[in-house]
Amino acid sequence: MKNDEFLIAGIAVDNTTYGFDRLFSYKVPDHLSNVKVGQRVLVPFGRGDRFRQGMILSLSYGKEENLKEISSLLDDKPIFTQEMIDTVNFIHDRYFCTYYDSVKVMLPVGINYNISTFYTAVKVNDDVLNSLTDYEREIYDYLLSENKPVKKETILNVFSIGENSLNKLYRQGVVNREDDAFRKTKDATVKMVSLCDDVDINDYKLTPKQQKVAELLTVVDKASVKEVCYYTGYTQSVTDSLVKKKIARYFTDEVMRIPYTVSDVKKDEVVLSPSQQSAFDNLYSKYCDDKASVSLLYGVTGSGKTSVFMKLIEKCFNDNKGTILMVPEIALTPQLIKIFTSRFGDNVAVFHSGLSIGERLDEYKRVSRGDAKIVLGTRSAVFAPLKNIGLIVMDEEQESSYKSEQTPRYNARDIAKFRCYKHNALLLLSSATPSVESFYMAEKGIYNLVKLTERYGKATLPQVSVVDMNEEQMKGNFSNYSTTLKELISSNLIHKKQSIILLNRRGYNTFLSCRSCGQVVTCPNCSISMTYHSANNRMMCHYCGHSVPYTDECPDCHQHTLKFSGAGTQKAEQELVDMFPSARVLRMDADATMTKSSYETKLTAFANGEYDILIGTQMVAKGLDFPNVTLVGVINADQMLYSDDYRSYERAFSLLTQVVGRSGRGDSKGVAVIQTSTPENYVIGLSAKQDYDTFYKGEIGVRKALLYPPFSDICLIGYQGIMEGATIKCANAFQNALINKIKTNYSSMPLRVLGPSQAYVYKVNNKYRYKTIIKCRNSKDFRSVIKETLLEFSKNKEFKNIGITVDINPLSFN
DNA sequence: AGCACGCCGACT
DNA sequence: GTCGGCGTGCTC
Repeated sequence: MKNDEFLIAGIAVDNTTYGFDRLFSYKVPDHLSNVKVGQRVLVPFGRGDRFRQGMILSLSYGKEENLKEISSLLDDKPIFTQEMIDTVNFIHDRYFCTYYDSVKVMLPVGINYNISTFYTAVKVNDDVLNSLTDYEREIYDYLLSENKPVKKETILNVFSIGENSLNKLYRQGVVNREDDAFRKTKDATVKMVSLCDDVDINDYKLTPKQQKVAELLTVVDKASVKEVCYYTGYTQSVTDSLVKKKIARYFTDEVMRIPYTVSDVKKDEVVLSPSQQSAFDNLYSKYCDDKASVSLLYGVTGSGKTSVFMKLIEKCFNDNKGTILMVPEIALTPQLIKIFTSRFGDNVAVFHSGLSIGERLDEYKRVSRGDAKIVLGTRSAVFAPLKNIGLIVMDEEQESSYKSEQTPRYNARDIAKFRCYKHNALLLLSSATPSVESFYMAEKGIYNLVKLTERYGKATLPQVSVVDMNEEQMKGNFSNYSTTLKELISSNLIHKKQSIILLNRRGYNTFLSCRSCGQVVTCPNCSISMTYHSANNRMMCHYCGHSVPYTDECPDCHQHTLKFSGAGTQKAEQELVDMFPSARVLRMDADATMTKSSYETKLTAFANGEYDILIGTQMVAKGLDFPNVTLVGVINADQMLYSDDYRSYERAFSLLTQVVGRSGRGDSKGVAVIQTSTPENYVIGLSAKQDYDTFYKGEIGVRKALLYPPFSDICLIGYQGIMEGATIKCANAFQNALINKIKTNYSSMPLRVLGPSQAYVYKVNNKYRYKTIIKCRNSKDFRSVIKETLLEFSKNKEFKNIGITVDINPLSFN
């Protein structure tokens, strides 16, 4: 540093838009000269110097003129390590979001600050007061009587006025304005007491009660005031007088909201079968060599992949390194949580959507401090603030829940890869039906492939029959259940065995159509048919949440002739109840008014044998192990096969294989029935045989021929706007601008552009949606062209009301 | 996105 | 004259 230079912080500022976002330079004032990268701060921003929160991402010396200064610190210590800041930058330049969006996605919600504006009355002379309107005078008098800063929202509510009136008062100098930052969730603290340093209690003359307390504090060093009162039976006044005499002092300690009871931690060895052991040995050698690498653990359903990575996690834990274990949906894996907490006690932190915001914050802090070294959670667990990561495991790596559908539209697999690279750690992808992309990488030798080909213990694969529903209909059976499936359910009921019935969500919702005019009831805001929900007797839109009470009056022709069509889970359940009146049926689907915890309760009830039949959508295919289930029925396999994008076969294969694999996990042999009207489709036959290898060979051929991942990346650009014409115009303009840039600057870049075209659901929330699909390489050059075009369009006044989103390798083309 | 500044119409 | 309407441009 030269003499005339000073410390400058590069700060990611909250609430910027992509169009003008950057790292903003602020001068570090002298009294804050020991700030560190990774600390959050409050800075004045914009013309009005209103406060914004931000995070310091870089520090350097310079002599730039006219910089504003950092106002204050929000964290007394950095909350991000340098590696986490590297991850912030990684997300920023890969997913087209602002710097602070990237910071925010890595933090638990509870840790974020809310900036609120407060107003106070200023003492002014009568001339000024008399110039106010009556209404303004009223507001002024109100603030004067409050005699303390009043939150903006409160004033607006009390007087039902707009913000402009307050701004006017402020400009007149009648009221004062200040911004303050508040945490949504407070740290939970407890009042502690301890003796002051260098105090010998014999030097003082104390009352008997004070003596007792002082003795206690000599022994225990420190205790909460509550504890002191509890053990001595005295009140707080005794400690109060000790503090007054400067013998003891009060301070606050943070407490955790989740009380951890370290109950009988299991120390017994994980027992592995010979094939599991050799898989483990292979993975362990990868873990040990100090290079970052990716391994794919591919094991058939029921082969015991969990035990393998459990042992690996144990090794990592014993090396005092951190582990992240990601699962697709935590509400469906209570068993896994139980296994881990019973083995590792409070060294496990669970990032659980069922936790309150405060609890999540506490879990985050336990990890941040190094108190918990094993993190178990869903997608966002990949951002766990571990300081020294040795291993990241992604269970069921092909699951779509690892991809975020909100900005930043990240894929947890890519973040995991990046963090493992930074920590020289092992990334372990685990699956019975790996994504085609991952298996391809393994085949090419870029990932290390480890196979488990046999089921653990006595369990064998279920016997699967495929039933052609066309034939059933020709025989006069128009119900959801084939004769075969009906008979098997009936026999299971007699033998006190459990059954699982899988319905596909798509096309299985109950919609309403008019018998007079033939119209289907659609959402007024979206181009989607409304579905009927019996739980609240309303018709609802799944896209925007719009709902109206059910009536039989057609909104179009006003005849009272609305009628249900389609077969929802509710209808399929009804049929089941009609067929087997004595059966105890449990229905589960994502739309039912179910909370996360009720999934768990219901699944546990099913596991305990309180129900005979579990019927529902995707969720029934995953989660708990039910040893008593010997029959799995798939009502209609077709809808999942023939949806709209290149991944539908992969998803259908994975779902069918998983659900079929649910049958016969215990001692009894299982059976499964797949009902379809296209029995000749090879995906159905292969998932019945659980033949991933043949499926993969077919699928990779298709991907190569049609240039889909892993042979290309897919970039989906979405345009949303209220005015359809402008939206189309914007889509065309954007696409052309992009193509022109690529042609002039990167003429050799391989590229195929499709579109613009209407999105499948072309209107959501009154916004028209169009899209461009680009097959490309997700390279630095490609991303920089996208970024450049996005910035250009954010400055374009003509299209300022059109939203443009970019999603690289999206889940679907919607 | 906000927010402030500035340049024009309708009001006591 | 002046209040406040919205159009315009900037954010370290």
